[in-house]
Amino acid sequence: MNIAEVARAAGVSNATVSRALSGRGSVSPATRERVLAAANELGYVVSQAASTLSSGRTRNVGVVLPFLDKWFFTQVLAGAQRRLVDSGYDVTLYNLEGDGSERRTVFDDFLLRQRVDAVIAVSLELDENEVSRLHALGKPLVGVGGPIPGVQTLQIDDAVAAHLATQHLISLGHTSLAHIGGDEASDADFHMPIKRRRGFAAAIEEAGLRPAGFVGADFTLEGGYRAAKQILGSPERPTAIFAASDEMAFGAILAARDLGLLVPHDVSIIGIDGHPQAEFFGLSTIAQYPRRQGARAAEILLAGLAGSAPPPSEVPFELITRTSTARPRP
Amino acid sequence: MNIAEVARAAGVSNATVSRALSGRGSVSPATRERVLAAANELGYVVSQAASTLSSGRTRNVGVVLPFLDKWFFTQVLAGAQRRLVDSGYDVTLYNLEGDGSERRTVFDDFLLRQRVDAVIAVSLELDENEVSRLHALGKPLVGVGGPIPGVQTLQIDDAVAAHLATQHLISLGHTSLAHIGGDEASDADFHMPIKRRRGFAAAIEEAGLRPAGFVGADFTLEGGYRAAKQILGSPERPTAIFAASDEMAFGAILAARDLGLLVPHDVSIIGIDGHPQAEFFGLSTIAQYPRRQGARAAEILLAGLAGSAPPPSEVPFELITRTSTARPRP
DNA sequence: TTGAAAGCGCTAACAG
DNA sequence: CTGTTAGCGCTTTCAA
Repeated sequence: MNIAEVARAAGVSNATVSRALSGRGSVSPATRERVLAAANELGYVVSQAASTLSSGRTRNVGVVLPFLDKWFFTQVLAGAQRRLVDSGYDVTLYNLEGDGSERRTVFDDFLLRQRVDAVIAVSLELDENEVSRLHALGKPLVGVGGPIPGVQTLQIDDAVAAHLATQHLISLGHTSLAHIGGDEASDADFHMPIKRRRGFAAAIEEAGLRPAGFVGADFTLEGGYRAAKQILGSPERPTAIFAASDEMAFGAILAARDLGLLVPHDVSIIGIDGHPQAEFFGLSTIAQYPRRQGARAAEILLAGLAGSAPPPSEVPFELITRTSTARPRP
Repeated sequence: MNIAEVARAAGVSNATVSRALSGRGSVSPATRERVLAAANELGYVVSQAASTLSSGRTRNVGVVLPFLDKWFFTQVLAGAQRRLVDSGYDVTLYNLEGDGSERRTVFDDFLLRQRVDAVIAVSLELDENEVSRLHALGKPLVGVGGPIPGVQTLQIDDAVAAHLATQHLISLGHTSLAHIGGDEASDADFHMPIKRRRGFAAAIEEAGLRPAGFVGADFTLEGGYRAAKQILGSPERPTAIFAASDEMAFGAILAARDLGLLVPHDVSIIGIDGHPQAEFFGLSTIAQYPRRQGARAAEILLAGLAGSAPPPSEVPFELITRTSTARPRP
């Protein structure tokens, strides 16, 4: 089943079928109708390979991400995929987790095979070589959640978000605030934990306070739990904890409970993310919307591919207060 | 940069370059060496589109799944992707979540564009039309975690796994066991909850016991929490709960705590999955290994594409006992 | 083992 | 608006 058969059935040329089906070039309504009917009748679907070879367009977007087992990443992926599939694009997944060899393969081989029209890079911290590889593709490229030199990136302002979270605690009257942030490993891989730490520090300082503690963790529930145990077990127990992610904040809530502390009366806890389980835990948080970020990234690419102006790209986040934060006990 | 330039640089024909680079057909070691050097030198990478058009092979596998925000699915995806990328295959993601229109598009359009050499279908319950569409592709197809009529599927035996979990509780001496399984919605979408419920019922019956309760939930933490609250709040409180998933079991553990019950002394709790957080919660569970399931599915496809015999496809699972299960209080 | 050459199926100038 | 035609870049017979 190829374009020629459809052409024959519709009594037109291959070119006209191509035009009618792709929407590129003009075809009279009547002819279009006939072509569509014939294609439908025959169950014809265009061969991507042939189309790509001839046009240079793949109708395929690559999404590169560092892990698949974190809520944020899968949300971005889902949001992007949804938007792209709606516009007729495939999504090819490049998961960088694992040893470095995977990374090399992706950058040295896969991305170069002219398999994609554009790339979405999620939370990637790339070395110079990788960045230049990406640029060398000469394809639209947008980042989500991690800055890539010279590439438009969608991400919340981590420092501001952290500042907002901390501010919320301070405005409730807390003066003894601790922070659970990234550990050495996550600091090395991502800028985000460092920025959030800075936002925390800035808010503390502006309020004329001094931080009551910092413990690094690995952005998991268990890591947050351990960190909180450490923080809350100290003699000078702080009355509030700002965790750099919701998952760690969940851990902190569980730790507080295990220590016999009441949240929020003995200790207020806030996170960042807007994780679906935050509601269950009653966690106040700075919600970001990774799904929308992914969708937005897709829209920017789509606009780029269509040659139209990119949509605005502010990345919203907002404070959501629940029952995990309150005034400190007098 | 195309094959001809490499051919010229290496002083051979296009055909020889193709053979040397693809490994198909014989090339003398010396020539191969020269071709590889030239290709490397020039930074040549084959054009997928041209290769596909000419050979009919896409080096691309489609993975179709119902959600992206469940641990099980992303693990399968990651495992499959990893294995495939190692063999030079791309993975194109088809996420069916959302309204039915997405589904239609995927089955009516995307999968038919000859974009994939094979398909992995994860936890899909397909209607007849979808199944026939898939079969009509004439491509290797393997399912993971959900049976598709006429398709080789990798999945644990849910009834046996549930039986094992229940048996574990019974062998500890529990005689009053409740089950948290799927609610109407999940029962409608998947067979799995029903099979696990049957395994539970069978084990109970074999032991000459009567089930002490069943509550349906939605396979989330919160759902498990609510269900457990209901179960544990009843006057005839059971001493053990078998939850159909680890996430729901986590919820049950939290519910027990909130009710002032000690796990495992007042109530033993077991799940199914082997979720990474199970260790943190001390949850006994039937661990399955979705990542391996994904990898194994990829291997089966790869074998199919290579025309070799498929690897064995038992799907292992095992009881992992932690601190959430113990003998009932005397 | 190697080369020549015929496609694979579609798109996009170009001409009409 | 529509048809003709020349590729797109690679793989694969077929011959040598």
